[in-house]
Amino acid sequence: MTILPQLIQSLADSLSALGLPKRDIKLSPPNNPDFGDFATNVALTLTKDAGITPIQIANNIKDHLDVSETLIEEITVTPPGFINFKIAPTYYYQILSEILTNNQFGRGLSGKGKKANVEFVSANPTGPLTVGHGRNAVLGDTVSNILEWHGYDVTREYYFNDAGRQMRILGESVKARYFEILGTHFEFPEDGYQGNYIKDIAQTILDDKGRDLLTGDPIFKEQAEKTIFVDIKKSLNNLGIHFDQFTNEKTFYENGDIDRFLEELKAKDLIYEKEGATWFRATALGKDQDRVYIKSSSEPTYRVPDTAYHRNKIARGFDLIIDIFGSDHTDAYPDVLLALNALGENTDNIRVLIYQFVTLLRGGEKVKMSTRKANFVTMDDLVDEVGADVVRYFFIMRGMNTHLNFDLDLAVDQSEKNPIYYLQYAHARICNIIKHGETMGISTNSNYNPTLLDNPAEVRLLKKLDQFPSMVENVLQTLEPQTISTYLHDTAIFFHKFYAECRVITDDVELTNARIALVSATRIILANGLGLLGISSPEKM
RNA sequence: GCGCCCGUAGCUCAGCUGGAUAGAGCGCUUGCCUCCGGAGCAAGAGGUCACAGGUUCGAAUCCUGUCGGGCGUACCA
Repeated sequence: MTILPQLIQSLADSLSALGLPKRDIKLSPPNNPDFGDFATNVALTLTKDAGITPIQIANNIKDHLDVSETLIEEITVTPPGFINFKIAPTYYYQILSEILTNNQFGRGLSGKGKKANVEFVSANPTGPLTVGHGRNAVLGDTVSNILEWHGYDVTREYYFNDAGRQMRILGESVKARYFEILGTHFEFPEDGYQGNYIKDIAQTILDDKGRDLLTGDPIFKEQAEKTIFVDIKKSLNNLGIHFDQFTNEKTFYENGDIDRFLEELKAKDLIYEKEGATWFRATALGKDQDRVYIKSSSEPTYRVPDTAYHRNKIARGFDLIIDIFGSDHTDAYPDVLLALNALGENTDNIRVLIYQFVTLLRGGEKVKMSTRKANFVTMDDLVDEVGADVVRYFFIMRGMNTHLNFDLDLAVDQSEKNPIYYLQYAHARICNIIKHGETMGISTNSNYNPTLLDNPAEVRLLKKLDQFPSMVENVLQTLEPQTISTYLHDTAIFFHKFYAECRVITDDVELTNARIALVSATRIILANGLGLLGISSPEKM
């Protein structure tokens, strides 16, 4: 049982006993551990209403606190009015035992019985997965892991469109290369795809289908899409990412969903014709400008299928719908939500995660990536060079709002010093200790005396392990996975320092048993945390 | 012009639902393996948290403005 909720409840009770107004009580470990294990500022927030000094309020609250004396060792009030709690070691010993008996320690239940949908990557099959897609892919998969950890049944979904203009140009590009190989004059599309993979696809078609294909043959586009999708899936697989569902935009034209919702909007007078195009009357719903739904060329804009698609996701009964978009979508998705609301759909369960683009640098120079101009670095090349764990950690260790710079040369040069190894090394070290212990005839068991763990380095590590459940619960709310990597890094620091200071396996059997228990628990936390990030926990490196 | 995001150590970035002395990695200086893995540990140098106001008992964190950068602002997706 975690102590935090108990303490918060006690504080709330004390507040109401004193007739003080309710407050959202925040309890967090102070920077300076001398103050205690947890501190709260409630008294400071009440100073205005109460009319007495925060110190007095704090003391009043403290006097009315009803807490277990076996778990709380000491409560102090310090200026300007913090209430500090020192938790008894007994509590931490209890946590240690919980971790060892439940290797899913900290697993949440808030998503139990609920379904979530996470849509990410969703790159149209016009070329290989590039480093530019990396942040999206890793973010989406990690968020999915976090939801699953809390009990959600997650559908990882990839949405694509194989009918648009870009796909047509792709087909034209392949066709041009096919005839080029044959020596027939055929003009390469002005804005065609220039990558070598186009030539490879053309060659494959030539090998399979011979030299007699006509210019109108659909094989060019079809083969290109097929080949590229296989390639993309393979690249994702290299990162440990698997999708449960691929949804084609075409579906919503074919099943009538799009016609249906357009009719509904028309019935609400939210659709009108102007200058040969069909418009969505967004201004009637508070927006600055109306939006084109169907171009004068009679092609719908992306908003139309996107709206049908999201309505479809809502209809599929998900309790939580998450979209992972790049910052170029910032202005686009509100229109979709707006239309959904106009259709009477509840969009409260939709969360849109916007990440900022990564600036790629090579030798200090900016690299502008374009799939069309074949000016890109593929995900596969990067993974081959530095490994999937390094790639995943790089993309997840920073907040999604960060405009981060990624120097390709440095990434390769410094991959051996990547901070991920610090975490994995801690895990490997522990495995080695345990293995070493086994050869000495020592095994992890429940017969250990936790009170022997009184070295400051041991206590500090134990306290860090205790924070895992609240940390991971917080991440479920914020959906900011970098918090996990920060936490794991801290945990690894405390472990490595402990390791340097305390020898685990010694002649002292009692102490050895206790320390084996501590490192075993640390290993479980590290492995679970790394698992959430989709990163391996090697037993040796 | 307008909207969203960012500006923290030489570099890459944590910290941001306000709290007590602003952190990490890399790079730099210097120590530490007879002993569970040195991919580690210990010590040091390095800061106007872009700038200016404001709110507050308290601001890197919230508000306003300025400067600088990214992305949008399409009958592209």
